[in-house]
Amino acid sequence: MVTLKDIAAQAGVSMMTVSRVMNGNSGKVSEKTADKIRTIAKDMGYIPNSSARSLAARSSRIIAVVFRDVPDYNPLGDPYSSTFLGLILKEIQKRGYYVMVHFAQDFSDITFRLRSWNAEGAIFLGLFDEEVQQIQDGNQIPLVFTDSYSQARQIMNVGIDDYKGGALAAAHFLQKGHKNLGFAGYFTKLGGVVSQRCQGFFDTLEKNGGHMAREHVFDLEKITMDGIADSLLSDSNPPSGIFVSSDAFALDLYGKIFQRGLRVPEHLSLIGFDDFPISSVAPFSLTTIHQDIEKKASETCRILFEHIEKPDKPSESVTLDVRLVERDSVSEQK
Amino acid sequence: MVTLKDIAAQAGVSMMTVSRVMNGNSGKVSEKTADKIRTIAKDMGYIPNSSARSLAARSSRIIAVVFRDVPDYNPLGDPYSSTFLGLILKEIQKRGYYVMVHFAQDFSDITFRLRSWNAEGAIFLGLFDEEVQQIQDGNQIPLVFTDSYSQARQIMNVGIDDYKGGALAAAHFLQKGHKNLGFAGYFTKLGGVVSQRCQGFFDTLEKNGGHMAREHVFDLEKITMDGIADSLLSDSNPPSGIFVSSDAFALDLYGKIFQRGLRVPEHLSLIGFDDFPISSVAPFSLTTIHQDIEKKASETCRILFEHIEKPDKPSESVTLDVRLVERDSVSEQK
DNA sequence: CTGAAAGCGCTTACAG
DNA sequence: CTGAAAGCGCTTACAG
Repeated sequence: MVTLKDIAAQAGVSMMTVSRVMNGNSGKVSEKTADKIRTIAKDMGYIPNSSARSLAARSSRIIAVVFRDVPDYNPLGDPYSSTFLGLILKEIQKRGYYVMVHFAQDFSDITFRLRSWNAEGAIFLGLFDEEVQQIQDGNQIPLVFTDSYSQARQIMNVGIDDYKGGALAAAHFLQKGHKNLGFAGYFTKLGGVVSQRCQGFFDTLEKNGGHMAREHVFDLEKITMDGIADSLLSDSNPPSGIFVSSDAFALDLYGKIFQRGLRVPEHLSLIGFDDFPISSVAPFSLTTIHQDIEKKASETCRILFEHIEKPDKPSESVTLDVRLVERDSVSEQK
Repeated sequence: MVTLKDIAAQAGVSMMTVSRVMNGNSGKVSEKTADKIRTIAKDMGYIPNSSARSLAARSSRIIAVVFRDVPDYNPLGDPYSSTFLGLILKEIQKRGYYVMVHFAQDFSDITFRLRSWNAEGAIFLGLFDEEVQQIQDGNQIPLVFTDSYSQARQIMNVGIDDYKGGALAAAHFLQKGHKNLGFAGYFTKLGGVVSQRCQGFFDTLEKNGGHMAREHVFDLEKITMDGIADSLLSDSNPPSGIFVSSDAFALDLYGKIFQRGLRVPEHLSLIGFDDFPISSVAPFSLTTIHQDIEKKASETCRILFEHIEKPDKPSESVTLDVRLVERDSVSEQK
């Protein structure tokens, strides 16, 4: 293993001079010496030891990306999460930082992982709402959450206007003549993204002459997709349209009702959420709420790195807009 | 920040004793002292410094997961890669190791990333075939490749029987009475997984009375899915069935021909590859070649860690079996 | 523009 | 069962 010391010996200078050149502070080193050192380093195949650097400089260049670890669940099986991870990974690397990915259980697990590696910043995906305050108090590095509705002071969050997404879906259904609607989603917690989407949907319906019966709000934590499809079939007054909390779930529901002989949008209209590539593939052609995942990723990284560079910057959150993309999964009702 | 030294001072022992207890070598420390130290460490909120540990012990507990970095392409946008990453991440964490994810350009980039962090092992996803030998020569740690067809000596690889997958697809088409077939896939390189699948398909057809015209082997690097769908429409002797190199592509093709008024399997039969959840969702119900991604992930980790524990173990590769899952995307021809 | 000294927080290797 | 010494490869902070 080639070290600074080896190069220094070869070049006939001190370790410090080599260190300066390797770190690009060559303004303080004569160009001639710097060139010589760079050549030697290259010839010898020098690779800096990040652990040593991290220990001495207290700067690791590591960004932690933290997912909520749920037993028997693959956080990266969800296309939204994995696409987002890929986008931020690229961005973080581009800035010369390294990414450690953690599936973390709880506050103390998170803190251990961040501190043990001296992470310079962290991005959180998934539900950490209850622990946000604790996580922030225990870790004095820039922390950016995504899609959180935590009320913690000073939280930095990048999210979208979930409530508006629901409202747009409702408005679209109403405009197409639908009055009796339903909602399906995985209500991981009250006040999270799913309940925001549902609330925006519900409020807009109520205000504009539509309605959604209590029994048509399906919580996927309590009922399976098959269960929903079955209940729709035996319903004496079934909704003519359902707003589903993600494209993935909407596609799943699409399949379940298809199997039972019902067609979209002839028998049931559907609106999804996310606007993932698969949702536009025929025969689905799903009308959905579009969110800009690339913008979300770039904003997340922007905020993170701005705060790494200027730790005193006041905390910042951003809420991205959403829009409805009309395709063919909502029928025209008379 | 609490260090070993702080705890040692509190406990009235030396750093070494604390170090031993913290590393679980308490067999060599009296149980009484060990207990006392553990209590103090917990009270003070001690978190070991991984950089210092890595530097002193030359053991980082870091596993590098390396993807091929392609401009304007999100390696995690592909459901296969992201699911696999999630699976190995879980497994690696379970073993007490940490994961750094790298999007790497080439040999020197890879070597830099592995060595700089003193990774104890690495898993490669994506195409590194040409550089496998170089990567292995330059990095004396256990390296496990996936889906590689590199001929490098001593390579450790976990893959599936791609050739057989193609053969199974061909046999199924033939059994259903199809004679004139086609293939679509992204031929990233000659001799890679896609050409193996194609070759197995082709060979089996030829030997059993089927055939595949040269112009019905579609390389997605040269033609778009829309292009394929168009060419099928204007074809005077179109294939009655197409074997597609992945479910994702098969679904895409399904959509394109659907838009043009053709139906699966009435007008065109389709067989995919992977058996991803979405492919079983109605109305797709795609007949496909199943591969066991969970087994692939667990075998990859098993081999990696066995070689981390016993560096002298001879290199090992595994090839997993595949099977055809019949659903509804292949018609019965008379 | 350059360098000698001290130290980051831990472990190895030895001694008792 | 326990500890003092040296060192991992780098940077900080100072001196010149």
